[in-house]
Amino acid sequence: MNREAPKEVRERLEHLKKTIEHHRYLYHVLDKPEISDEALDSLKNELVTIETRYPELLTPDSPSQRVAGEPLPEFVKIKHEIPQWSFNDAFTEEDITEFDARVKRFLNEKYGNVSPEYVCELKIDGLKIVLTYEKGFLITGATRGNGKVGEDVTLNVRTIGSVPLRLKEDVDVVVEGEAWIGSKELERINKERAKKKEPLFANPRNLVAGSIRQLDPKVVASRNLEFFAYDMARFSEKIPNEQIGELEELKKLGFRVNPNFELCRDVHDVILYWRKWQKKKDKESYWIDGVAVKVSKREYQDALGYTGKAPRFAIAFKFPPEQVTTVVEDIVFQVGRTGVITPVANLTPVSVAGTTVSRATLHNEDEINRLDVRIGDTVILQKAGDVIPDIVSVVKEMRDKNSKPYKFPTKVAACGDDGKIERIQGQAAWRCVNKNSFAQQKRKFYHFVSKHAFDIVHMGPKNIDLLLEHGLIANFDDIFTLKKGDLLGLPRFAEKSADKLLGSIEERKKISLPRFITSLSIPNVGEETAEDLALKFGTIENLEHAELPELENISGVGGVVAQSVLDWFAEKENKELVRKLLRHVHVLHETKKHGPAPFAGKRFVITGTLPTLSRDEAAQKIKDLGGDVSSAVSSNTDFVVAGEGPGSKYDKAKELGVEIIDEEELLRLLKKR
DNA sequence: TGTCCTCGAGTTCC
DNA sequence: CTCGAGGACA
Repeated sequence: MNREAPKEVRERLEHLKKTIEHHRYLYHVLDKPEISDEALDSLKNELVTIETRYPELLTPDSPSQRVAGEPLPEFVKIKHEIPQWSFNDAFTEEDITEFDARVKRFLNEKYGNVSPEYVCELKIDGLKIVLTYEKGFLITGATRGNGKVGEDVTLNVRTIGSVPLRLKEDVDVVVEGEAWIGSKELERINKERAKKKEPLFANPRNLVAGSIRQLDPKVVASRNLEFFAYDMARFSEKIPNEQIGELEELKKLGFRVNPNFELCRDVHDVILYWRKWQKKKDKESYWIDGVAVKVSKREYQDALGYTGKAPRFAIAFKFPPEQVTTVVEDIVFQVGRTGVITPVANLTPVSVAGTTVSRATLHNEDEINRLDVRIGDTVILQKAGDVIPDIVSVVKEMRDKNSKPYKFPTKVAACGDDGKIERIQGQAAWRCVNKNSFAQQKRKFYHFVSKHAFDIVHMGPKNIDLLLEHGLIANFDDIFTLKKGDLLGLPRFAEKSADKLLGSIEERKKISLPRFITSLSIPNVGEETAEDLALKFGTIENLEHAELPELENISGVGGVVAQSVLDWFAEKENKELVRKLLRHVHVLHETKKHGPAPFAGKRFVITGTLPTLSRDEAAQKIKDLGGDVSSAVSSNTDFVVAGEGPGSKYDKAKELGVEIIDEEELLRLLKKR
C-alpha cells in the first residue's frame, strides 16, 4: 500500500515532466539538444521511479508513456518481417549475474544442469539498421522504428561504404547492424557547421540518426558513416549454430564486423570483458555504451525464446552513465591549509561512472556565480578526469519559482574567532582573516605528515584528529615526543597500533632537507620550490638567514615566493618551531652524488598507472639521472611516460607530437645510460 | 606587456 | 586532474 504522495513529490513530478518534455522537444524537433542524452535519461529515471512508487500520479500525458522511435511521417514505412526486438538492460554486476541465473533456470527444464557460453560484443552507440538482401543484392535498408514498423532509408544506407550492395554469395538474408560515425568525423562535420553558423551535433548518435533520416542522400554521402554487422536472419543457407559462427559468416559475405567480440566461458568472464571495456571504451573511434551479451548456442537461444518485448537469451550490459542529474542539498565550506575557503556542494547521493558521489567542489565564489547554482537546484554531474566529481550545469527548468541566487557568506564558522573572511583584490579565493583557526591548523598537520613531507605512514587524518582532540599534539614537534602511554588511553589504540605508529614516527627522525622545508607549510613553497631552496642554501639555518636578492636569484623564485619565505621566517613562532623540530629530528645534508646525468635537460611527464613502478618511483628514477619531471605536458616536454588508463595528458601529448613511451621503454632508457 | 609554462593548492572515492 | 597565479622570456 502506498502512502499518498506528499506535496513536494507532486511538485517535483510536475517539474520533471515539464523539463523532460522541453528537452525532448529541443532534441527531437529542433535537433538542438542543450543537455546530454545521459542527463536526460537520468531525469527520466527519476520520473519513472516516482511514478512506480505512486502509481496514482501516472497520467497518460507523462513523458514516460511515450513510445520511443516512432517512424517519422516523411519516410515510407517498412514492415519488418523479422520482429526487431530491443534488449533488456543490465546496469550492474548483480544484474548480469541474475540474468545468468535466469538463463540457467530456464535451460534446466529441458537440458538439465548446463552452463551456457556467452558471446560478448561491443554495443556501439549509433543507429540500428536492418538490411534485406535477395539473391545477394541489397533490396532495402530500414531503421528499427518501433520494432514492427521502421522507415525505408535504403537510398541513404546505400551511401555507406561498409554496407555491401552486393554480397559475395548470391543468398537471401536479413542482416542487422549498427550505423555509426567516428569521433574524428563528428569533429570535422561540426567544424564545417560552425563555419556556416549552423547548430552543432552534441554527439555521434545524434549525427548518425540525423544523417540517416536526411531526405537528401547527397548530404548523407558527404558524411562518412560506417556500418558493423552483428546478426543475421532468414538466411537461405544454414545459419551457423554458434553466435561466433554467425559473425564469421557475416565476414565471409563481405560485411565489416567489429573485431572485439569474445567468447566467454561463463558469466564471470562476461564481467571481466565488461570491466575491461569500461576502461578502454574511449580509445576506439566510435562510441560504446555497453556490451551486448548473447547465449552463444543457437539451440539454447531458440529454447529460451522471447518475452513480450525482449529476447531471453541476450541482454545489453550497459556501462555506468558518465553524466547524471542530482540535487544540491546544501552548500558547505572547507578551510584549507592556507586558510582558503572552498565551497562544497552536498548532493543527494548518485551513482556516476561507477562510483557513488555525494559531494562535489564548487571551487570558489566565481564558479558559484558562473553556474548560478542554488541550494535545492537539480544539477548535471560528471567526473572530471575520471575521478573528481564536477558540476557541469544547473537544470534551470527544475528550479522553484521562489528560489533566489546563492549569496556567498561573509562569515565562516570554521575560521574560528568571529569567523570573518576576506577576498584579496584580484584573487579568486576567500580566506579566513584569522590565520590560526583550528581547521587550518589541522590541515597543516595533515600536510606535515603527508607522503611528500615527513611521510609518517601510520599517521593519517583520522589519527591526527584523534591526537588533536585529546590535546596530545598542538605543535608539529609534539609528534616526536609522543609516548606509548599517551596513545594507549585513546579509543581504538592498543599495543599493536601504538607500536606501529611510534615505529613509523621513529623512522622519520632522519629527513632530507627538501622534505623538511616542504613540511613547514610556507605559503607558495611546495615540493619543487623546496628542492630549489635546499640546493641553493644547503642547510635550514642558511635558509633562515637568506635575504631577498639571494632568493630572487633562484630560477623559479620571483618576488612573491621570495617575500613569502622571508615573511614566514620573520614570525617568531616559526623560528621557534624550527628550533624545536631540530631538537628531535636530524636533517640529512646529503652531498648530492653528482653521478652521470644523462637525462640532464630532458623533461618527462608521467600519466596513468604503470605496470610495476608507482608514478613517484618512476619520477625518482628519472630525477636520479638528472631528468626533470613536470606535471603538465607542453611543447617543452621530451617524453610522456604513459601507463594504463592515462588521462588528458596522453591526448595533449599526441596533439603536440610529443614522444609517448611505456614503462618498459623508460626502464630501457634508464638502463642504457 | 603579453604569452607560455610550471608550480601550488585543493579535491573525491575506495 | 583542474584551476589559478607566479615566473620566465621575448
